[in-house]
Amino acid sequence: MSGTSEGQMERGGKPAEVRRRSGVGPSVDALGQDLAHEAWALLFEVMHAHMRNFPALAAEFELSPVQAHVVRQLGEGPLAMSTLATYLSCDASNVTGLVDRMEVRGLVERRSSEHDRRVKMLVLTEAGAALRERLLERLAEPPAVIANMPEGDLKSLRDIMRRARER
Amino acid sequence: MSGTSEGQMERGGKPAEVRRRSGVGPSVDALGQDLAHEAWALLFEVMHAHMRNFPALAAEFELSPVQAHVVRQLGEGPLAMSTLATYLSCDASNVTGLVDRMEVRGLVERRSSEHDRRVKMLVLTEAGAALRERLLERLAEPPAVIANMPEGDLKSLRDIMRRARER
DNA sequence: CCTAAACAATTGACAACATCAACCTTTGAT
DNA sequence: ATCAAAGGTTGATGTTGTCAATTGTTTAGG
Repeated sequence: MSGTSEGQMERGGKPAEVRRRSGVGPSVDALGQDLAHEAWALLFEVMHAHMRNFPALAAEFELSPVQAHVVRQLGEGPLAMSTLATYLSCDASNVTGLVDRMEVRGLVERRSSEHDRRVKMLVLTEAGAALRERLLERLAEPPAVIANMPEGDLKSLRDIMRRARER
Repeated sequence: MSGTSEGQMERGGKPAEVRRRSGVGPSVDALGQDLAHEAWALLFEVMHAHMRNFPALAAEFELSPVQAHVVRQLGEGPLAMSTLATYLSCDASNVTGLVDRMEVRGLVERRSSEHDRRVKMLVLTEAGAALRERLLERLAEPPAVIANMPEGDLKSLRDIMRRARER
């Protein structure tokens, strides 16, 4: 959509995290970037297969990928359609049809908000909640790459990711 | 923004079920499983957050997500349509239209195989290869979660993933 | 109070993506 | 030579996505 040339400005410039050691050869910035690049490339490579497997996983529950995502998100409680659209980063008009189909299948329910009658809140039906339970269980199963990791690696990985999410 | 009051409840509470181990009981197996589950859950979350904006990333190059994936896969050399279908885990008939559109845009070329005239090999055009170059560069940019990691975490992550890949 | 702007959801038109079934050509085996 | 199997295309159909326009409901201003 927007220009084809400015894509990397924001991302690349952001880590103003200047880890400034005393001048040792090449800028530590560049070194840190290389490190991040390599770690990211590896992570991407290792996880790629499993991410692409998601459609098939959703299909185990006769859900499309997006529907699975909705079921997953909808567990906490009622969500407005527009909020869901934001979560899915898609147009609101898209959510209408999406929810239509899921409603037909008895997974979710539209419920008018009392405070604001423009808003329709989405809730999982009982069947939807049951499905969600099974889905989450299935999603929680770590793939072989993870399951086969030595305990030390698992601990480190967990801690690293915990820290990362709090940032 | 969202009319409701919830949305952030779950994020902190997810690993709650994992926590119950304090004393003697659980075998190392069970502990390892819980650990793997938690590490996987965290990793899954991070990767999914990244996958969510893959469409937007592809759009920076005026590519659909699938097209971006094709451009990426097609770098190594000529690929038969059926092979591509396998890579994409989709039906062969789907690839026809996909490639049609990309061919119209001058990104790829169908080339008949000499050994087997049923087969059509796909190659990137020069423009396609150039686009791929830029795309790969963009894909290599680590997302904020990675870019903001302290150097120690990055090193550990890199090493863990290196080991994982070799398994 | 009344009107205008803003917002939530829907509708309709349209494109990409996905599947299935049917088809044509080519290949390879019998 | 025949026939089954494989590679690719076509056609029908459904889901997902966008955008533009519409309906109904707040909310703000005059």
